[in-house]
Amino acid sequence: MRGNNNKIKVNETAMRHSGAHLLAYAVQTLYPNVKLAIGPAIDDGFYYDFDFGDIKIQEEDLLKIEKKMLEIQKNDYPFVKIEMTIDEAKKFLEDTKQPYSLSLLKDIESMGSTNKSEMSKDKSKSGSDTVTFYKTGDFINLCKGGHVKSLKDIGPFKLTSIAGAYFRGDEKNPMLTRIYSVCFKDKSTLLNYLKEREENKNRDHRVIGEKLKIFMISEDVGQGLPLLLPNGEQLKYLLERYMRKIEENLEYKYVSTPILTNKKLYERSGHVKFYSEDMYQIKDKENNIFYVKPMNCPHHHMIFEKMVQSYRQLPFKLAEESPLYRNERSGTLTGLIRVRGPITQNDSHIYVSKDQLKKEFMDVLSIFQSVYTDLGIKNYYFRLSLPDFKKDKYEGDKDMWDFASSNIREALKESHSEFKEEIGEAAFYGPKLDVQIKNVYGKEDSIATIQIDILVPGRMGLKYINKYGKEETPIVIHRSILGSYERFIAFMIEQTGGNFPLKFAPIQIRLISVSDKYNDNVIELASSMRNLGVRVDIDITEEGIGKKIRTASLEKIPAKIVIGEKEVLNRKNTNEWAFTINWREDLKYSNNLSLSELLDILNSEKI
RNA sequence: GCCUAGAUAGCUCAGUGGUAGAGCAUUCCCAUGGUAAGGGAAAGACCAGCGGUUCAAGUCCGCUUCUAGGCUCCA
Repeated sequence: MRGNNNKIKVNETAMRHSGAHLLAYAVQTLYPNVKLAIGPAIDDGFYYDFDFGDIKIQEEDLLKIEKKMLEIQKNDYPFVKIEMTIDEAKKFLEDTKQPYSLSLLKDIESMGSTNKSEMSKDKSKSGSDTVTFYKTGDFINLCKGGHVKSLKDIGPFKLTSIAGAYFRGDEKNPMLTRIYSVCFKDKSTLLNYLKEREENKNRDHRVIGEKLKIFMISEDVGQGLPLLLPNGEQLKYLLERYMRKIEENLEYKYVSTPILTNKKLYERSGHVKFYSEDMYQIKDKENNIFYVKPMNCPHHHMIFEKMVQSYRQLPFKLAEESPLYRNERSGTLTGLIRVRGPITQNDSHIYVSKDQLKKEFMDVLSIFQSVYTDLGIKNYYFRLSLPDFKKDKYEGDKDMWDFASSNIREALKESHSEFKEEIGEAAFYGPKLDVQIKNVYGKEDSIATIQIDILVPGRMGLKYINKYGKEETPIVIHRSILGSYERFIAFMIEQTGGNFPLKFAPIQIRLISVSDKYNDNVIELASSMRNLGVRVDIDITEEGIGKKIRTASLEKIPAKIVIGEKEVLNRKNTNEWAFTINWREDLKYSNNLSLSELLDILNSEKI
């Protein structure tokens, strides 16, 4: 079975990569002076990077290019391999004026590949003497290969967008024009994919966040600085309470530290060196420099220093909910997911001795698993992020790095967690485990993280006395189960489409009066329910009931209760409220309940 | 930050150089009702900001701010 799937995947990759050739062919036909860069297959299609020189390509040009592609495809040219020596290739690319291909050719000549990871894998690998080109009709392109037989084997495609992209992803290189396309085996798959993509827009946390009045962004307040509205703040408060209860049961100690910090602290921790670009700086009247804190760790280290003297106090677990601010590049800011602040992290630092590392790491893993199960979060995976020692970002003792990395790897294996290893993604102070999730558009984000810090505690001179009476430096586990509360709200919105579980719904019940005769009953009932800890609001406007139900449904309120003559009479007779409850479609509770039965349900869902 | 698009009423959007529009929301009036939009009226917009072209600019041009997608995928 599996082998079969792989085969399909390989075929799709070949088909999509061939599609990229077809795109380049069409573009070169329409714009003869275009310079070609690269054109790989991607998850749902392909792209190609071009340098159009002074010509500006716009969205409407895509239709024209697409038309040309279909026209060329009709000729059904085969993909023909042409082998050249490096010198022949050089001459050909110089003659046809293709500087980007020439630059790639140089890498092939010296390292045998253009692929960065392949190049770094084996430094001893020598360059190659020959290269391959592929010819389709009269389009010839430097290419490693991996194509379908001929143009007709390329499935239905649709050019989707134009974007800027640096040559080989490097800001120092020129900005090229990237044309994206989706491409699938058959038309129905393509149409379904496009339809799904369109529907996903309705799950976008920014769309629902606006509709459900969860957050807003004000131009005057500034970019990347979202404001939580009452519903958003309620959600955040509930999540905080939920996590804090779990953590306090596990003996995490909550602390509170200032948002401003003297430069001295970050010099001691090394953050000035690695992060000064990413921190907001403030100068006071006396010319002292302060930073707005982008992370809590150094503050917590100060608390450790004050409070811990002995190994008997380990593991020592500090936790904090504190707003952080980071100086992000403006182009990367998105709704609640990527912001400048506030980033209220569900943050904790666990100080351990070497022999405690694995167990504590596993304990954190099990919190992840239980919390995510409880919150209904699926489709996540663990990424073990390891250092790439060729980059100068990584400092410290290589043995310690290996010790930490192998401890995490063993912990993951022992807890039967599936994970993927990634070189070069580690923090500057140690290896880490990231929890990756895909957003509604299929783009991957880190939702949470566990990081091992083998560097900063030593650099800051943190010490405890071990059982032999000697000084020892603790290892720190930085961990965040929910990431930041604001970002987590965004994930929660996208996962639930705004249908929050009863437990977390900002408003759980809406009471609706049939007419203003019953407004007083509604007000009285609401107030007694609030006293019992139910989050309830009322609709006593002079609208029809149909309208009020519709409004509450659009606001995705879990339960709607209409109060009129029937309810009031029943209460007079039996001395208890009983109602017909209109539950949100995803909630499967009984529709006819007495007040006490309803309260039982709500109590079982209490945080 | 860089590339490509955008920005019109609180919200969603129409308006290709000639008197600023619609629906929803809001306010008021009528209707006092039983489970997804009852009826009517009014009010609401320096068309993101600044500058330019033109007899005339929401519309064309430039800059600024903000928003969206992209800047990892390797011949």
